[in-house]
Amino acid sequence: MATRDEQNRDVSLRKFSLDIRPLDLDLTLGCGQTFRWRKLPDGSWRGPVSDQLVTLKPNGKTVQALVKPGRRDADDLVSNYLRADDDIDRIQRVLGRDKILARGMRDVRGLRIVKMDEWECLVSYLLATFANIPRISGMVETLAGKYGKDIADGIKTFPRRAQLGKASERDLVRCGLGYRAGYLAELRDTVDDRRLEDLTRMDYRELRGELLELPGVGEKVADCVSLFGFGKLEAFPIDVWMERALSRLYGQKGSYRRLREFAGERFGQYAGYAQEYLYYNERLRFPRGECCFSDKTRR
DNA sequence: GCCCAGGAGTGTG
DNA sequence: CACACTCATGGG
Repeated sequence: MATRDEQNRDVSLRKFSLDIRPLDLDLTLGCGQTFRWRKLPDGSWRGPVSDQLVTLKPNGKTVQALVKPGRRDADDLVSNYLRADDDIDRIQRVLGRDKILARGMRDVRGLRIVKMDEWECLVSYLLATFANIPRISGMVETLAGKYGKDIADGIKTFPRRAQLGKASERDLVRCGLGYRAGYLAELRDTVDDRRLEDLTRMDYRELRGELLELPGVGEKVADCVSLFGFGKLEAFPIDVWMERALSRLYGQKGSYRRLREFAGERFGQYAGYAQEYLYYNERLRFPRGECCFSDKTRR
């Protein structure tokens, strides 16, 4: 029987150091922006990046990465995923002009926005509607388990559009997707790879408009996909937690449009980072309820 | 059992 | 524009 840290002992794995600073794996991979990473008992994190299973382990001020050998660009793959080029000092300097934000920001300098695969991000946040994070995680894993390709140690890739093509809507309902199954089936039949490719060349404003045309994609999902899938740092997704944070800290209430315009003016080009800081802080205030970030190892 | 969730779609005032 | 209602379900 394979133990779950078997990969860590496998001498055939390639090991390299990632010098991305600041970087806090617990904050970045456990804060709810991405759904497939798991924290292992030894404190490292394991998850799939594209078709590559990656294990990341804090090592002093850097991070040690373990991957299967053979893929020479794994370093770039992971660096891109963790947005190594984001200048956190600059981002926090700009956002820190907001004194309300500045207060809690310093404690989470290692929280980085991730750059997910566009398709995986789009589907994940389509499923995320009206569900909590553990459940989103469960739906994504069920989909991967049924329709993804095996990578290693029972971990599967996130299924591409063509792989989901084998599933009927009824099959998708059986994955526990509920009413989301219909949206996913429709999305799968609407968005092909060329369309996704086109979207990568658009600016945020145009991209957002195009995403809103997709079935099951409203303003919140469009902003999450813009931010975490297409790397548009000016996007500012607003869910129930963000409504609470904006109300509590800034006295701002109202429609999505109104709140988004407030955030755009207040936080500008790095609104996405501001959103993650506020989101993290707001959820931290309510430790009861769903799993809380880093210290829970599921499954 | 009860409550809530990284909402969207549709209809109405 | 703004609301109100419905949608289906698992995890806390």
